[in-house]
This record gives sequence, C-alpha cells and structure tokens, in this order.
Amino acid sequence: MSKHPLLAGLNPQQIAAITADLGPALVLAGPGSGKTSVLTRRIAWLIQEHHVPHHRIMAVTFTNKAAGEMRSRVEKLLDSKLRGLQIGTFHSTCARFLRRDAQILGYRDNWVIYDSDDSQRLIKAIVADLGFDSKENPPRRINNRISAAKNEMILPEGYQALSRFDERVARVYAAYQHELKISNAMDFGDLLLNMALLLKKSDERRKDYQDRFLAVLVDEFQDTNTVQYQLVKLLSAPQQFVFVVGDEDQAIYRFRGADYRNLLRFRKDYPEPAVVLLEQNYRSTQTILDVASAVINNNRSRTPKNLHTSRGKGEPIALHEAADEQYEADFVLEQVRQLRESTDIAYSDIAVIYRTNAQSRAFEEAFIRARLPHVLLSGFGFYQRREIKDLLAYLRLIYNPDDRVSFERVINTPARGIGKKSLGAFSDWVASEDLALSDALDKLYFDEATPLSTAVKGKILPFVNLLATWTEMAQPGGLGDLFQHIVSQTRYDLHLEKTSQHEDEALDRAQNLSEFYGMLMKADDSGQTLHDFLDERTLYTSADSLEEDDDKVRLSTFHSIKGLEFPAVFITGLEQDNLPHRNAIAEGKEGIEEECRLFYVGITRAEDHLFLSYAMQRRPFGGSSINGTSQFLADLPTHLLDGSPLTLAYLRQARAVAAPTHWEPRHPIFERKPKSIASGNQAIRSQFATFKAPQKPTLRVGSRASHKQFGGGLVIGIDPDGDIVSMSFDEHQLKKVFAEDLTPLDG
DNA sequence: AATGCCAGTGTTTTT
DNA sequence: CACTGGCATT
Repeated sequence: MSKHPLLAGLNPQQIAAITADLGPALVLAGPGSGKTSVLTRRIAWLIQEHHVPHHRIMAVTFTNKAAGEMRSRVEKLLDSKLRGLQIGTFHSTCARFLRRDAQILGYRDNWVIYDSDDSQRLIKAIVADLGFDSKENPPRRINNRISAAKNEMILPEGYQALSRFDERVARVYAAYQHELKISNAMDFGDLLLNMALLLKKSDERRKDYQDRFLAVLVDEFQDTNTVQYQLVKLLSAPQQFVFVVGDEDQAIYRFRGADYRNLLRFRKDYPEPAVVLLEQNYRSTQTILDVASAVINNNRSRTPKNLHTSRGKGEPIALHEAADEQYEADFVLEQVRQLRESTDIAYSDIAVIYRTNAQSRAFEEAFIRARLPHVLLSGFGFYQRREIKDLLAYLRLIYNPDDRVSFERVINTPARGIGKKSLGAFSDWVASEDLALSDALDKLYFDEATPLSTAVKGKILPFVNLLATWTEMAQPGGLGDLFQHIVSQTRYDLHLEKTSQHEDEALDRAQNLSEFYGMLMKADDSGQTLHDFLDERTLYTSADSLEEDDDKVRLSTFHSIKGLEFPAVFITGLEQDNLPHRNAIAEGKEGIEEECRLFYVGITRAEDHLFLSYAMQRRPFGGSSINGTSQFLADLPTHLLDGSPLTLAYLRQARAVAAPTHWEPRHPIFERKPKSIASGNQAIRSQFATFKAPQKPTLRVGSRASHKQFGGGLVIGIDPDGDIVSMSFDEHQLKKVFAEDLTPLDG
C-alpha cells in the first residue's frame, strides 16, 4: 500500500496516521515530524479513499496563514479546487458559521467583532457607569477575568463570586454582555462561546452541522481550551471521525485557558482512538535536536520522547553574551551578514525570536540602520494606530449603527463640542430607556420627543445627519469613496494636524491614512463588501498576509513563530526574568514549565544554524537592569555549544551547581514502555494500552477542596463523568481542573 | 469644552 | 521612556 501516491516517501508512522480507519485518531507529533504533511494527506486520503466529499470536511489550524497553506497543499495533492473545504482558525470558523446563524442567538445580521482594545474600552466605560473605582478595578484585569470565564464557558449567571473583587467582576461581566448584545457586537471569546451555545441550544442547527461535517481535523490540539474542546466534541458527534494532532511539549497558550491535558481527555472521551506517535524529525541537525531534548527533558509534566533525525550532526550552537540589547542586535546583524556571505541563505530563511514584543525595537533600529530587510511577524499592528482605529470606527458605525464603542470613539473626534457632559446626558437617556443606539439616533433624526436639552440635541444632530448620508452612500465597491467622504466631511485631516506634536508626526499619521485608503481601494477591487473588510481585519493579523517569498528577516515572538521553520534561527534575550519571564516565574512551576516549552519551540524551529544570545544589561524603560542568565542555559550540554571559553566555563559550573529539579511529576500522558517503537498503527495502539485512568476523589458541588497547585477553593461544578471539576479558587481565577488533582476538604 | 501639564504607572505571550 | 489619566487653566 505504500505504493499509493499519497503515501510516497513517508515513514510507517506517518502512513499509519494518514490511513487510520474512520474514527477518532490522535497523532502525537514531535517538532519537524512532518505533521503538516500528515494533516494534508489525511484530508486528501479522506476525499480520495473514503470518498468523503471535500465540503463535508472541516479542519482547524492555528493561524489563518497555516489554513491557507493547508488548503493549497491539499488542492495540489488532488489537483482540484476545493472551495467548500472548511479550513480556518477556531475564531474565523466560528465567525463564519455565526454570520449565518447568529440571529438564532438574538443578534442582527450586521453584528461586528470587537477586538481586545474595543472590549477594554467598553469594560472601562461600564466600570465607570457602575461607579467602581478604576484603580481598584483595573479594566484590563477585569477583562482578563471575563475572557477566562468565557474560555471556561462560564456565563455571567454562573459566575461564582467569592471575593469582593469577583463580585464586581460578576457585575461588570453581566453589564458587559448586555452592552455587547445591545451594540450587536461579539468579542473574541463570544465567537467561540456563542458557537458552542448555538450548538447546544438549537437541536436543528446542531444536527445540521453534525450532518454536514463528517470529518473534523484539529491541528495544535495541545493549545485548545475548554470551549474549543467542547466545540470539537459537539461538531464531531455522533460519528466522531475526528483527527487531532498535537504535542504537549509545544503547549504555549496556558494564559488563554489552553490545557495540553486535552490530549489526555481526548483519549478518554473518544472510544479507542487510533494513536500514532511521530518521533522522526526531518528538520533539524542532531545537535539542534540534542539541545532541544536537553531543555525539554527538565519538564516533568510530559511523556518522554525519543526524537531522532537522519540528518547529520551539523554545527555547534553558537552562544553569545552581549553587553546590552544594542550589542545583542549588533551581534545578530553581524551573524546575518556572515551567513549571507558564507552560505546561500536568504533573508527570509532567518528568524530572530524574542519573548516580549518590546524587544523587537532594538532589532528594528539596528536593521534599519544597516538597511537589512526585515519584517515583524507580531506586535502592535497597523490597525492599532489611533488614526486607523478612528476611521475604522466610522466605517464600523456605518455598518452597524448600534456599535456603542465605535460611536463613543468618534462622536467627538474630531472635536464637535460634545464633551463629557453632553455625551453623559445622551448616554443616560439611552440607558434609561434601554434603547439600541440606532433607535436613539433615529429618534433624534426624526425629531421625536426626547428628554434631551436643545443644546445637546443641536450638537448631536449634525453628526446623525452625516452618518445618515454615509450610510446611504455605502455600497459595494465604494469603500474608497466612502473613506474620502468621511475624511473630508469631518475635516479629519485638520484634526490630524492639530493633535500631532510635530509636523513629522502629522505626516507620518497622514501616510498611515493613505495606506489605509489604499487597502480600501484594494478591497473594492476584489469585490469585498464593508462587512468582509471589517471581519477580515479583526481576525487576520499582518503575519497572515505575509508572502512566503518576501525576502526579509523575520522578527517574531516565540508565540508567533510557532509552526514555522527556518535554516537559521536566533533566540535572543536568554536572561532570567525574561525567559523565563518574571511573571511566569511568579506563577510557579506550571509557569516555568511553559516558558521552558517556549524555549523548546524556539530551538526546534531551526534547521541548520542556531544562535543563542543574552544581554547582561537591558533597559526596560528609563532605567537599566542587570540580569542573570536564564536558568535554562544551565540545562544545555556545553559540549554542543560554541562560545567564549569564559561563558562556557561559567555554564559548566552553573550546571554542576544547579539543584536537581524536584518538580512534582504529573501524570505523563501515556506510560511508555521502555521498548522501541514498533511500526504500524496496531502495534503502537497496543503499546499505549497501559494507560491508566487516574483515581477520582469524591467531591460535591458546594464543598471545599484543595488543589495541588492552586490551593483551596470551592467546588462549583462537576462534569458528568466526574473527571473535570469547576473550581472557584481563593487565590486564583475560576478554573476547570482535573478531579484527580484535588483533595476534598471537610467543612 | 478644549488644552496643557504633571504624576504615576507599567510590559508577557494572542485570536 | 511613553503613554494615560487626572487636574487646573483658558
């Protein structure tokens, strides 16, 4: 059967995965093990061999870019266009489904998506409306709580408040959802949550989706959170032809509620899944792999793996100590030059990876000075700029006149003499009658009786009239024109000049606007409507649209580099408190283990050349800080490193001195028997048959229990199986945890 | 209502 | 250092 063209050149494990029977399948794929090939060929296999129509397949990837790539690879394999094949991120997929079905949940068709900035603004306004002090109740923190709750599928009604702060969060959460609904808007969390609610609420719709999608495939399964896991479960029932790929060692989205133990839950929730382990690495040299293994082996919460490569030893890993971040940038610059001279590596073959977005600055400045082409894969994008957000708010308000956040953003930008007082009077009236914004504006427009003073009316009415004319002229293909009208009728150009500090700044911002205009024209050319444009800009990041052949060095965080590979990789900022980040250290072992995985993800991006660097001194704001080297450096085998003798001697010593890490061993996902991997699906399946179900303690809702890591808390919910328990912790957020990690407390 | 100045504060990571 | 928010002035 290995003669089948779809299986050509693949190893037995990969073939086992691709040809697994229809039914649940779990692929544990180490880095560089060809999992993208497996996923694309699995889709092609389903279509060709199992005759699953392509429009009845749904695949979920981590970025929109990966989705696009996957689609084109499958199309190439089958040599046909597959328009109905549903591939996208969880968010874009849900957005797409909800575009059709959101009315069932009470939204009007022109609902919009709020990004995190929009959510934060709304929360801030609500905190003020409720009379809470914004210092004691930072909107950002509340926002985090609310999105954590949404990830755990906890609705405002179910939000258990045990502390005073939580009580306020609960009230803000309820008001926030109300405002979102009235504004006809969903935030990122709502996209997932609403989709799950829809599937639970409407038997008819659930059946529709379940009937349509015979097969569901999920990439990066270790980074799914509760609501995503539930979505997969709901969509893949009842036939359960669900194929998931993941690697617990690459789980890096804990902060978003992701739990790599979903890999474990999968094994319990789906009957007898096929299990395949991909350990053969096709990407990196043995040296790079050895370093990666040395790093990740320090994590206890994992299944040991035996990554191996048929590639040669390769060159040693370069380790560089820089005096500060500028010298570090210079080091990277110099090495890039040398690589370009001595190898045929292109700029786009090189990645520079760092922990925090702020670190990109030193590199950007150095690259600009040296005129080296480079591009940022992550960071504060174009759309975050004030002038762009302003214009977007105008467009969004035209599309959805109920959008409170956009309205409040532009009602007095440029200044129209509508300050706190006037807006306050208006908002109070709207709130007191619980009006939708568009209804309130209509009442003004048609001069109906309102309790507003003539002064306030007189100020707002001209804006309402403008809005009405724009709404009338908004039509397909007219986005560019619309933009021009808005700018000229609001005199936004004058506003830019007035609010800029220097001429340079005004010029810069004007340039941004014309760039934005260009994008709208482009949208017009490709036939996009206002809603296409708005959806796309919220759900797509700049990295998604980056062309493969754009010959520029990639600058990126560890998170955004995931899934990619490069002949040459620089991992920078290897200082304690940076990697691991200080906040992660404060979270304890789980936090540090996740940082370790970040490092691992970074290392395993490299094919041939790997450079590690740290800076003795870094200047976060005005001051300066002296940092120690990252604790992870002590895990590196020094004989694989190439660095100054002094540095290496220091590391050797650090390694000898380092206290053995007695981290609590958690249950590995599968107990491995110490024999070598047999080939073929059946053999592997039996190999993992030793999996033991952990013991469940007896818990009941309302009782108290103590968690290994999070401490004491109140049991607020238990899954039907009794495996998963919702806990409201005294010292932590609401979380869902595994029952076996809890000890019941009496009283 | 708009502007301007000062103090304080903060930075993980992303859809 | 930058950016925000609060406060005083115009």
